[in-house]
Amino acid sequence: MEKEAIYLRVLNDLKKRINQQEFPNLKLPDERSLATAYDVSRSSIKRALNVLVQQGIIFKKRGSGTFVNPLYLKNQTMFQSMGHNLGVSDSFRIDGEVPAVELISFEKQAADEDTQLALFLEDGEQVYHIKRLRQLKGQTFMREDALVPVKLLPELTAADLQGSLFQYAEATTKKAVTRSFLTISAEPSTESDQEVLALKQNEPVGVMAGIYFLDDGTPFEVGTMRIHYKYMKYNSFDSLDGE
Amino acid sequence: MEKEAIYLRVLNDLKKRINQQEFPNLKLPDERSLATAYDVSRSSIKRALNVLVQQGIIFKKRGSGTFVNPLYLKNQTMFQSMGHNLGVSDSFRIDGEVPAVELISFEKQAADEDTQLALFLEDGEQVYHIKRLRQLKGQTFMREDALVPVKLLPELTAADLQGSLFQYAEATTKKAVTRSFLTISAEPSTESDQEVLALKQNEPVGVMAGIYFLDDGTPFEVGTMRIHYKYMKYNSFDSLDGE
DNA sequence: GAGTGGTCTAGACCACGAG
DNA sequence: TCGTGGTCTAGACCACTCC
Repeated sequence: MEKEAIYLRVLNDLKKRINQQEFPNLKLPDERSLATAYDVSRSSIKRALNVLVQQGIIFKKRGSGTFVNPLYLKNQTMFQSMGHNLGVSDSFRIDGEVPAVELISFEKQAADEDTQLALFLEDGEQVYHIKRLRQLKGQTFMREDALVPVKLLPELTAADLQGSLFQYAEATTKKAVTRSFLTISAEPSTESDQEVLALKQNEPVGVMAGIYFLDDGTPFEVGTMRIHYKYMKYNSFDSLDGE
Repeated sequence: MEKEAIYLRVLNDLKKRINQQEFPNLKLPDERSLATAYDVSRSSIKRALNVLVQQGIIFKKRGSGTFVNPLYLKNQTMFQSMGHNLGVSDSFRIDGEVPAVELISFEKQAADEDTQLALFLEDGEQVYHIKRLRQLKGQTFMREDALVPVKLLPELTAADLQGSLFQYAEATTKKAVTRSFLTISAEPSTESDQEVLALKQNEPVGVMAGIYFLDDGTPFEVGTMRIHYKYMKYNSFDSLDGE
């Protein structure tokens, strides 16, 4: 077991102190003082601070100092859901209700060339092809089509697909799904979209296509979700630092 | 003038080499070799590599090495706007062509309650209400509706709105717009959407609504963009690291 | 000029993966 | 065991802001 990194200890402590409004004038001590106070190197302080900058919680001004983002303290709810667009059961929860799952099909097949490339597979390796629907209050709001390498989850059964695939993977492989690369777009609904998602002809679907990675970088799933447009809400927090 | 940082030089060179497919097996040299080859410290190499990881272009596996994300080479256009969803002129560039701007209306008004909240304004403060269209090759692909505090840009004129508002702000205030909080969704097109964006009745619009911030955390703009669905491509790279 | 953050270095030791 | 990336240190010098 890897012990907690120093910069994470500093990070969490600083976050706690910020939340407790321990810096009433919104100015943090300078980096060298923090290094002395925590008895760590300035580099470790910088690393912790940079994560907080990345999360929009603080900002730095060269020559002046480091400051808490006033927006963070005044409107923390806005920051809570950010950076958490991973996983249907979390993102599409409504009133605390977790979406129901309907398994449409589940089969092993050989990975085609594109899939091999995307999932880092060798010739002849197999993937699960999983088609599912997600429902809230009896209404289907998402069609999901996913490909997952068989070798990552050799014991996967249809029953496991009634719940969260990511949670199953985390329990089984001891590695979390922590990264995703998604392309989000919109399209007119097809006839079959209209039927399954109860859409009118002029109503669109949101499309989220992408790849999900385990925390060690292993590609875990490529998939596409076609989503009833009323349920398609994607929140993003962008930052252009360090570019 | 600040000279280009070493890690940026390494970063750009590595990106170029990746784009030129100089690593056919998708594996990069190890960090220590790169440090020797570039004649810089390993820390600088790590910094450059970490930016590429953040951008989803490469991923690292401890004990194994550093690898190019196969998706990146397969579909680079997908990655172009990543981490760059700030600013229309950058995100919606096509073939290097910068979108043209058409100013529809531009007026000062009192901020209503929601706007005050979003932009952190006091009672009675004024905002610019700006409506613009964006065009590529003569075709309008976006309707933009924005609110900006007057006090941030007291000298703003209609002429300035023919170009990038963000660039104007950066030149005027000496602060860059580096952060955004966006909600992305899709809707059926309205009749006026169909007219302005040349959409058929069943074709949708993408909607991107959000707040933009200066790098010191000041809210700069709240706005909504209604986008022709074929131009709506939002790429996101999510990471739950260090949380 | 003093204070503060930004960049960079050289090297040490740790943790993980593969053979 | 070896190669690889991860973390951390101590210190140097630079660039910007403010007095």
